[in-house]
Amino acid sequence: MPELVYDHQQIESKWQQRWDATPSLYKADEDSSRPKYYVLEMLPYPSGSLHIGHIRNYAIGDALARYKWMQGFNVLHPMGWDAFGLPAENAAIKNNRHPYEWTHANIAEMKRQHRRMGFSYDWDREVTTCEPEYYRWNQWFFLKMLERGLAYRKKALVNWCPECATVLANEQVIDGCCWRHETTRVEQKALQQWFWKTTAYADELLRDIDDKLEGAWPDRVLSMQRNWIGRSEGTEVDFTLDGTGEKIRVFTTRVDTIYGATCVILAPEHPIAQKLLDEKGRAKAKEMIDARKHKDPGDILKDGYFTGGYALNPYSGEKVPVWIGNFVLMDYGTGGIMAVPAHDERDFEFCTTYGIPIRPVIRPADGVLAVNPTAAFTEYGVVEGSGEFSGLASGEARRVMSAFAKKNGFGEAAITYRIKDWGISRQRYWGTPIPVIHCEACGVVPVPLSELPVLLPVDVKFTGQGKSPLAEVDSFVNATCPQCGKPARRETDTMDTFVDSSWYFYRYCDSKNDQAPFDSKKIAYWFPIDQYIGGVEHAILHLIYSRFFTKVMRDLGLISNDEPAARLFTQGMVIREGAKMSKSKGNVVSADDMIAKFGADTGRVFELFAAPPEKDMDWTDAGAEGAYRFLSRVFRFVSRNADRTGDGDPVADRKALRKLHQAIHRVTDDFDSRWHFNTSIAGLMELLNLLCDEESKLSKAALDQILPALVLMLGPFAPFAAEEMWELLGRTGPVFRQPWPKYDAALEKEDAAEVVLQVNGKLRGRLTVAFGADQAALEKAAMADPKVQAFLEGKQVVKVIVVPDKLVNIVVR
RNA sequence: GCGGAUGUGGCGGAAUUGGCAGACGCGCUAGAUUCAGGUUCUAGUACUCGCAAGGGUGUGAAGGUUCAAGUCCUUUCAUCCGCACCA
Repeated sequence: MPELVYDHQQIESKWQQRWDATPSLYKADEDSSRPKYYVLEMLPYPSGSLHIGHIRNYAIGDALARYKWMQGFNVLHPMGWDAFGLPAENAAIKNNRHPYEWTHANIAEMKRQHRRMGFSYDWDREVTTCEPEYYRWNQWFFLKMLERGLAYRKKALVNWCPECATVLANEQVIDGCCWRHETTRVEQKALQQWFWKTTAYADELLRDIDDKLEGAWPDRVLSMQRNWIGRSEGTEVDFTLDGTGEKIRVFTTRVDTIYGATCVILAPEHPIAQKLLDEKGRAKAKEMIDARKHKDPGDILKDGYFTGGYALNPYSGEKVPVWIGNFVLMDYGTGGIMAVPAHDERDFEFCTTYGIPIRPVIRPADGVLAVNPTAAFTEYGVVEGSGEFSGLASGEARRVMSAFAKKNGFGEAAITYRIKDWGISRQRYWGTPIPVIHCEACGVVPVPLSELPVLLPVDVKFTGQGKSPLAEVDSFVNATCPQCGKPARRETDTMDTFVDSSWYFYRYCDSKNDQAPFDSKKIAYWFPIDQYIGGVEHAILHLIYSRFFTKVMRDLGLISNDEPAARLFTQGMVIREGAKMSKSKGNVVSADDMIAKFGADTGRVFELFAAPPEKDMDWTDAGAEGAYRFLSRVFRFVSRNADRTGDGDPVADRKALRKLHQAIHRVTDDFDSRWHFNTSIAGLMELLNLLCDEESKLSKAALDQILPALVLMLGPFAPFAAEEMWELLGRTGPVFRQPWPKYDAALEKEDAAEVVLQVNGKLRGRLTVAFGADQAALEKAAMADPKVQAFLEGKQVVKVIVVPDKLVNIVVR
């Protein structure tokens, strides 16, 4: 056969058309007896077109899915949309189109781009999280949570993004700014909001990081989650307000230092502080609160104000002043602390500023009790000057003193978490309506299950600001109370779109179900997700929410897995010209441009070849050209040798087959363990280089083994080219349905061992010997080597180390 | 400050178990093909001394363990990411 030119456009459009004609090509099957493999990539909001930064995520997942298919797994690789909201909504408003319509147009466009990239999705399982059925089940979950006390409504200080004109969850505030608007400072507002009790699962969420996820999820993500949950063990203690007898509860992790407490400091918002403060004090408190809203946290200096009140230490009976301090947070612990300047750095700084006494009560285990005028002693030691507790070690004292507080009714051991309940209310159009009705007589009444789903009204005016657009739609707001039948008002808050993404991957297993969110039997088969792949930016948003949701669904009896994903992989970003791709930097390479210029296969191969997948990679056009050259060389080699006949040189055959089996070994290992596809592809390049070198000397028999295996190994990385070459070889059937080639340990082994000769650890020569050569013989041969001899001259041999088949090191003096 | 990483040629990276540092690719140099450019092919390419043969140095830095260290240990520096007045 004459050599063919690698025409990527012609090849890719030909196979895309064929695959489009058979949409069920990649269908997964719940009844299969084969082992299952559920691989899923996190998908971006369908708000614009794909660029090559997104593509890398899918290229990794798709290579894995194709490999698993070829290894005989029953693979579920669904295609869908995890969630969408703001971008689609904003774009829809800007383009004056209904968000449904807008989003579906985007989905169609992005689906087309995914098809052009040749991704192997199970297209039938598409889930669109704004479809009525999806709303139904979101609302169904909400009502279940309400029943169980996991959903509640309260007036709370919440994060408010003025740009979005909506509330944000704590997880969605990044560096004091909105996760969508990186330069817009988040404000605090007091509003009636719906919450889900993530704190009820705080302990399990933390425990399962160690028990179930350690080693299977990236350390980075786990440590971010641990940090976020922020468990700390300590003691809550009631100080008594002098005069009124009111209790001021404080939380401390160092109750052993309580005899050193020289004042109590409350958050400026604290109700008791507000009561105690005079007018000037309240103005001061307001100033502190405002500063926290508007300034960068790093710029705020310690600030305090004496409330005029005093409180009694329940252990010592000592009367200490009550202050407010801007570094005490109302929403962590109890909103108040005891200040022990001798043993806490922040308290030290505060108390030295305001001339509050410093009294040490902990001495180092091997030292003496002393006042240090320059710093706090924050380590553990021995308790002193603390009445009956003096002499105890810090750790012991914490236990004994907590128990003492409990016995005497003024406190107890307590665990505090940094994580807060998930505020799910959003004052925007785009999201699942919260299914409750507010009735003047009956209060908050859930919408009956039979009336679900509550759908978004269609006739909405999008002003893009102010309160929820739903509140302006009378036909939506006016409702009838399900309990008393009187006119009532429908809830106009919608759910955070992260609710959608918390369980979309369950819905994929049963996307057409209209009786339940999903069939539990199907979940039992597919779950947990074997491999979840996505960007690290979801480490504490999506990945905590979906873990929480999984645990709730388990406790509702719907599923039996404790965690959504057995393994998580976070891929690196695609960098171009030293920066993350973004429209504002103008360094974006769109998927369509890449496909047109280099082809999808080249793009995929280069994105996998340029760096290991967990690392950031640099996109350069020159690098992509290298990948194109490689594919083009393979293609030409296969085409001109597809129907070669005749004998060859057995030595060349042997060399080529050895390289082939080494390559199979390497690629297989990379898929099974490290996912270092860059070295897999390097292995295939080495194989091709050797084949080109030996081309004229290869026999038909050898090529018959090598060419199909080479094409099959390219399948996961460059599916279009592989399919075309498979056809050139006269084979039929999709490449990803062929069995993955197996390597032969005997064939991949070198004929002889190359033994490295060293003198004092430095390379001085090499020897080629048969495998398993006798150690003494090796030593003798090494000594006899002329190059080695030159370095032995005039020296005394002290020692000889022989590593069989590998190395001889002669130590001389 | 706390937590997590990373540091290897001009560049991206390789070296999976302590055993030949720099695989593979980009770039660059020279040559062949070509009217020319591009493509393709061949050879070379860590630094350094040397005409060469050959030698010396080299994985952020400094120590250490070892016959042998990019890999293990100690200290340290730099960069990136996350959290941050969390009591």
